[in-house]
Amino acid sequence: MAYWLFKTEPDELSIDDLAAEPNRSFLWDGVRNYQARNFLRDQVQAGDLVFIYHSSCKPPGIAGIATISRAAYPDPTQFDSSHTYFDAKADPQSPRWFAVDVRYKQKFSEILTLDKLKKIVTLEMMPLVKKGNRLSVMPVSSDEWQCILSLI
DNA sequence: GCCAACGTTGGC
DNA sequence: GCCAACGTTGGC
Repeated sequence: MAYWLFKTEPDELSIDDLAAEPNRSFLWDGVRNYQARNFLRDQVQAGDLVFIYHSSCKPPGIAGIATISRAAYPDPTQFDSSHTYFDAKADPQSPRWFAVDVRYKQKFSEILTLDKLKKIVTLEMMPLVKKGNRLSVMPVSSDEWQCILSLI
């Protein structure tokens, strides 16, 4: 069982959206970065736990936890020409982009802000806290996971 | 809205 | 294969 952090814009999909339907599996689509794609496709497994990070909002930070309810499968939006995430170069025989399913687990009583996370020495190796980092799917070590839980 | 960081594209 | 131009991310 591994730990992850996924970024999402809460306007698109937030921890509250997940919490509103706690038994539903939500499609985690739209990952269009190869490094993030490789993590999703090759390493994320059903049962893994994920910090849900809200980005492009005020304040940015970790909002809660979800569980991976289905491992990687081809992201259907890449083949949908009416969709924002459509990719004309994606081939159904050899999909380029992958999605997973997630299910609600926990909402934090308050957002664990990026500002706060940046001040924690144990977390300084996380891509999340590094300037200019744009990785939207990243692994979290067991130490980092425990450290973040202790901050709630 | 600005802009730094950085990933992708495409001409050569 | 290089690299300039361009587009996107995401904090501020």
